[in-house]
Amino acid sequence: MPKCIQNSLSDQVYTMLKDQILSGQLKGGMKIPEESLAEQFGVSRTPIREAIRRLAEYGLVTIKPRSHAVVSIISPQEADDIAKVRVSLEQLAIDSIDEESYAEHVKELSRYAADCQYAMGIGDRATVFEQDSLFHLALVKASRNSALISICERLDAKIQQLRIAQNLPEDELSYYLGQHAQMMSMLKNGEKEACKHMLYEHITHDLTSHLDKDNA
Amino acid sequence: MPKCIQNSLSDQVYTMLKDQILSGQLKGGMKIPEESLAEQFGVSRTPIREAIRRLAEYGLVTIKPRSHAVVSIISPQEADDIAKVRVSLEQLAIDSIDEESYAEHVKELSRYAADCQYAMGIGDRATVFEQDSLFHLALVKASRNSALISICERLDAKIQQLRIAQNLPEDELSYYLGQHAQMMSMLKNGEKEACKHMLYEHITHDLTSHLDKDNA
DNA sequence: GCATTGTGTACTGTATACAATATTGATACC
DNA sequence: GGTATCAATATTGTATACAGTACACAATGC
Repeated sequence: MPKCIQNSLSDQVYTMLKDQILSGQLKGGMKIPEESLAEQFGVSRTPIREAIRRLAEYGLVTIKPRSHAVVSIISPQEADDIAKVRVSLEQLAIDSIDEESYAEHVKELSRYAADCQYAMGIGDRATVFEQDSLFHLALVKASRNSALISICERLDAKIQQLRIAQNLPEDELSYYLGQHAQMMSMLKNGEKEACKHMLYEHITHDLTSHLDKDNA
Repeated sequence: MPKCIQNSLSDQVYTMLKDQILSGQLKGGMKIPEESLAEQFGVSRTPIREAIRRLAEYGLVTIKPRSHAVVSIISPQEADDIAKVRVSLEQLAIDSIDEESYAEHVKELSRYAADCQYAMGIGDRATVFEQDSLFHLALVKASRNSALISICERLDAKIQQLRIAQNLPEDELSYYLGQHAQMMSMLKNGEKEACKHMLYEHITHDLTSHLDKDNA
């Protein structure tokens, strides 16, 4: 059972549903009727509705008005689109980081990168993806741009869903993780432009293509 | 009374509340208790709650758990942050536009720009802001990047709220509107980089500073 | 066989009721 | 006079009930 920091039932249900979607337990296209979820969680339909609606704002579920909600399906086109946006946003983050604090941030990033590598070593993909998300979010947070951070956190949910659906081959994922170290070293040396270009390769390679027809 | 395309009460209330906030009728910091809104709109609290929660996802209202919701206040720092993100996203849009369709898109853009100028002429600021939003959204839509479009539409709500709060002096607003024509001409001539740079000036100048202490 | 209509079911959308918590104002105390 | 305490009130959070709509599937006609 996942951790639930907040105490309203709405929040708890939201967190649990999100986890179920991002872990692949609830797959793209699956119906999620309010009543059966209410039974499953042992609460009334009200907090379920609020959770579903919040998930819909994040694009994780799609609500068909007066009918039912389903877990969203990500098209290959959408994956490409998200990759392009992510490159822009994270490049902005790199540009925004105060040069004096490069070392400090690299230190934090390296922790996440190490956790990624470790999880990769023991074949724990879920943790790889989780720590990779934290790596990228840490990069974004280093910008101290609140609007940027909030957009990237929102986008991250969609990216995690995409990750689960695409099922990247092991060798590619491994190659991809190696780029973390390269980017960090560039950042530490103040090679901002090189780092931004590597980020472009990194994200484009990771998120584009490799997507099943219907996220099943 | 604003137009309400969708038919659920939730959607109608959402649209009306959003309009009231973006028109400045509901100012930053004002409490919005569910029950009084329910009376005002003649519906139960349920659709009101859903509308408020949606507005919270867009950052237009802030929910204090178990207490009340208030119309969000935008800090000058937040305005700067939003401006930076907007520049990145719209520059990506420009980069994504298919070069063969420049002329076609410029044609659409010029309509919005003209409406802006006309509204400015008769001193109708609300319409100026509305049409300016449509101008920028049209630019974004020309990219055909669905993720980009959805993020920019979301951000637009916040930008409109910012516009109302900042109360830009007339001469600056006028100067700002003039840049639309310049950008369009650059785009038509395929001067992408120049256009992107002008966009940077345009947005930075428009959204930064000029903000009252507490959006009152 | 295929399209079309009708009926029943499942599910959502909204209203209402109640429980739980934050806020406000008054009162007592230092 | 200022601060702390407590009760009354206002407001949210959740459960439940009911109305209305969409969908699936059977029945009918061609």
